[in-house]
Amino acid sequence: MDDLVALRKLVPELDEVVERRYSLLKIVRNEAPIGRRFLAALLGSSERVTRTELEILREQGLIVTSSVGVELTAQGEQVLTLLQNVVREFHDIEYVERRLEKALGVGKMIVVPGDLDSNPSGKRDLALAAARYLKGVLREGHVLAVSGGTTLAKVAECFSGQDVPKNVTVVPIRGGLGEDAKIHANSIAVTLADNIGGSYRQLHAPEDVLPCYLEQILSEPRIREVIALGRRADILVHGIGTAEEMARRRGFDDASLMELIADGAVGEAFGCYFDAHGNIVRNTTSVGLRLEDLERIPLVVTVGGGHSKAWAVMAVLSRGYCDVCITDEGVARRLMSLKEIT
Amino acid sequence: MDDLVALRKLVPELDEVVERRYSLLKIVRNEAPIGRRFLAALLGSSERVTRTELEILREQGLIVTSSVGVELTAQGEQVLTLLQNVVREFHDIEYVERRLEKALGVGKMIVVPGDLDSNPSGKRDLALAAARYLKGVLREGHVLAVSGGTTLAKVAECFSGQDVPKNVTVVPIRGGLGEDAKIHANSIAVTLADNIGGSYRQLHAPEDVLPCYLEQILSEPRIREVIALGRRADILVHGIGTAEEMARRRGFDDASLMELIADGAVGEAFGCYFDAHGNIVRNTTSVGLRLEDLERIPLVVTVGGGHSKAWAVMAVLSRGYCDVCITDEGVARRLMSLKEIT
DNA sequence: TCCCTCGGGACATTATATGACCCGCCGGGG
DNA sequence: CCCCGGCGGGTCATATAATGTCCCGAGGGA
Repeated sequence: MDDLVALRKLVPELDEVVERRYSLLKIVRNEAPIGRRFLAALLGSSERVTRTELEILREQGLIVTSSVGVELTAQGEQVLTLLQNVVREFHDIEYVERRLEKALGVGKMIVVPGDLDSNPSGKRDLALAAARYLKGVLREGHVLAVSGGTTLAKVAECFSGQDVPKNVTVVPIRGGLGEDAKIHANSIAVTLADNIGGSYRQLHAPEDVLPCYLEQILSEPRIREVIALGRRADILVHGIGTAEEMARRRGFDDASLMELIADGAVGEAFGCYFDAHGNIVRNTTSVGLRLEDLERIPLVVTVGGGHSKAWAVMAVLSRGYCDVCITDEGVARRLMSLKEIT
Repeated sequence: MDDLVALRKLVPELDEVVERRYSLLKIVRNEAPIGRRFLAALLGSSERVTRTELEILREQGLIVTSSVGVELTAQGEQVLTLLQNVVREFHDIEYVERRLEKALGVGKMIVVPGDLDSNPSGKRDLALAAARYLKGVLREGHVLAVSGGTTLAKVAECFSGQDVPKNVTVVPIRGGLGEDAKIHANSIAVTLADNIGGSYRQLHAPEDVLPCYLEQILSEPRIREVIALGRRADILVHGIGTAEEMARRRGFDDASLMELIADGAVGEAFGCYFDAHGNIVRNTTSVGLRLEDLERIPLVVTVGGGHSKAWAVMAVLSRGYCDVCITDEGVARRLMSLKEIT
């Protein structure tokens, strides 16, 4: 039993206060400058009580209010960073991590407080955690393979150039998908490589092609080469999606989507749709790394949060290819209950 | 900046809550079983608010209430122990220690949260701190010299037999004084030796004698021997008194007392009365160690708390004989302001 | 046995937090 | 340019929680 535990025993009402103010600060950090009324709506509490909290935090010098709204001070940023440890302890996250590692057979679970679905500001924390972890394992000359998705885009952003080994090559494992170019694996590779001062490759191909063209595309030397490089990556970091979200992004019509869901698809990764047991229920003919390629990669890191992705995470993890899973509390708690862990 | 600092920034109202409940628990520990009304009086707050606090703490399992009053649970004891670290941090005690070490030229300051004058329950904390420190420095075969006083008596009580080097000899440095035999150096030596499984000597003499008899008493072989042993002690731990309190204990009448005070006497130790600069303004012809004997003792530990003793502590410390000073926050804060430290 | 203090219940009263609505200000867009 | 929407901040009635006050039956010690 340590200091914080004793403190919580002495002041039980501390928990909810910390909860409220912590998420408030987190929202302020990510949405700044933000107005009081809007903030209240995001927090799900009334305007007046939000205001009281803001007054307290302003007196403490954690935030400043101006005519444009509320913003964090430098001290507020610092405090917020430190608070993550506190909240981890309040939520018993270490325990959750250890239990899930055992129950899911994953080498390492990293759980970030919060739930991306209920508070999207947490995406930055998740991304920071991923970036911090990756920085710890990257070595000089490594090949780092990356997937696409909003989460990975944020991870790439969060890499700072400090303390990063040189000569890292970042290689995308998928072609383009949908419209938003910023979340393609290609752009992510660029951003990440820039941020760590490494080099990158590009996979100039659509993500999903008609089967008849697949072979032709794969025979293209520059594409083959990039895919081959991805296969012998030292580290692979990939996102995770719910089946529904990814299907929509791929432009499924309602009928196909319903069929997919009916087949039990809950999660998606690498162009494969998984059911809750980790079985592949649908496969796309895609340009890029395949699931079976993961086996050869020494370190596979899965990143994703938001409780709606819990099934997806479980499906992907149960394939057994994932070495490190970085997720949020929303997912972790749901996994706990799915696995009937107390 | 660490976790607790961030937490306090986030929840500023935490300070007073911790303050209230911490001192409540401390009183409960030392006065248990204690009634709600009495407790309220000691805390200086109303009965009703005390009751609310008690209800919260009982729900947390830190205390139990029965028909005899309030008591700590085992968990409550544990939490209370851990809370001392928290309170130390809340009160910035490390900083105070470092500053006072420099300002007073003392090798080591150990400051315990609280003020013995306003809350006597803290005496146990002070004694525990002293006991813990002494246990850390005692070595096999050491001679440990002890003075008298209520504080030292508590220190002796607080020694547990665990992890204590053997063959320690405890020797009193003063004869008997006043009526209450439990706080004589002699009894303290006995208690302490018993608790650490060592041996003890006794100084069978009054503390204060008429000058004409002094030489005769000092020539008594068994007394000379004990005093000689005290002079070559490895460690000396002694208490500290206000001039007024000690004079009263020695039976001064009002006139003599006023004269003493008029001479600037503020503190007492070893039968000497000091003024605020550490000058000796009065000396008693006493049986036992003299001030000048301290110079030869490698480690002199001074123990005393309660803000009324601040002048006394400063006087004794300014003699330069003290290597380690164990005191409470009441003294420390007053010393800070006397020395104009911010 | 009596009596004193214990914890706990009850309730009017007060302090505090909240809801609701207002204002003047500022900046961006028409 | 001006207008308008969102901004922070003030105000005050009201809801909610904390507190003061008094009481009760129980249990332990003289």
